[in-house]
Amino acid sequence: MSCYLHPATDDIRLPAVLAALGDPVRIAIVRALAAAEAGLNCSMAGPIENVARSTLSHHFRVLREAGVIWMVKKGVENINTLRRADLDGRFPGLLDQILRSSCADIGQDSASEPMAKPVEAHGALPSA
Amino acid sequence: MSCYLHPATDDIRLPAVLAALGDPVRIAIVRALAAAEAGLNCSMAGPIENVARSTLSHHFRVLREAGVIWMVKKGVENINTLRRADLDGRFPGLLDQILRSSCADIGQDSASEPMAKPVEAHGALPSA
DNA sequence: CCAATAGTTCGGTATTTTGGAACAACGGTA
DNA sequence: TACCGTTGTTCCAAAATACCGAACTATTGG
Repeated sequence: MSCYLHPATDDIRLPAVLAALGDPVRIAIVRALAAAEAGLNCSMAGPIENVARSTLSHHFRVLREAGVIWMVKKGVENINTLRRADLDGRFPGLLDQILRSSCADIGQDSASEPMAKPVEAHGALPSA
Repeated sequence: MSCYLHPATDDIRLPAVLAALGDPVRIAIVRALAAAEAGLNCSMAGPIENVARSTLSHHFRVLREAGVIWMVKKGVENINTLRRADLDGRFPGLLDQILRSSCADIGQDSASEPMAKPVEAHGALPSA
């Protein structure tokens, strides 16, 4: 049976999930999977950006080992699906919330920019 | 004016926020700040774990540069506050959702464990 | 059997994390 | 003023990660 290693549902950890989603390429993958009706292979789910195949492979592994996606080998390709139910069981509402938030963050390249328009601390506390 | 560099509200990026919170030490800091009535200095907000001061300083910088916390120098210490309103303005509901989720993840060391009880892909798709 | 396709693994380089040691800044005390 | 204890940063080097190209494996189609 074509098998990759996945954490059991109870072993999905929040920091791992957030770290997995805290990368522009990986959250793009998750968005693509969330928008897809069925599972997607790595080439379809992976962004078109200038990302090497080996790097993409690495990103999928991070998502898989964090418990975010389920990966099944099917013929020559891998079918990836979001572990929606598992994530919801563990952290109800989290995935949907992050997907919603990611809609408010598209467009801005969000990637390697150091810090666009930095701001200094004004004497008083911020927007509290 | 004692000033650190903070991103402007509009420059807060989701991947940066998730990556910042995707670390056991850093989310512990954020939880402490969320639970506190007022701002906390680094020693109070930082976990008691075996984390060197220099490392803690690094973690606070990551949180600050991701736009998660506001840091103001006050006398000999730094006062840290959550940028609740800014985060909510940018990603409504996200912070609260993550804080809720983090409650479901305490206890489990969540840290460096490789993968506790791994599971193999069963022929059919998972909990879909 | 041969070629094409989909991904993984390997090797080296670049970036990030981590902690110890040294340093700077402030508050309190005399 | 000088001196100390506290708080936190910066500097440096080691460990761990991320990234890409090249080589490799596995499967499908002709």
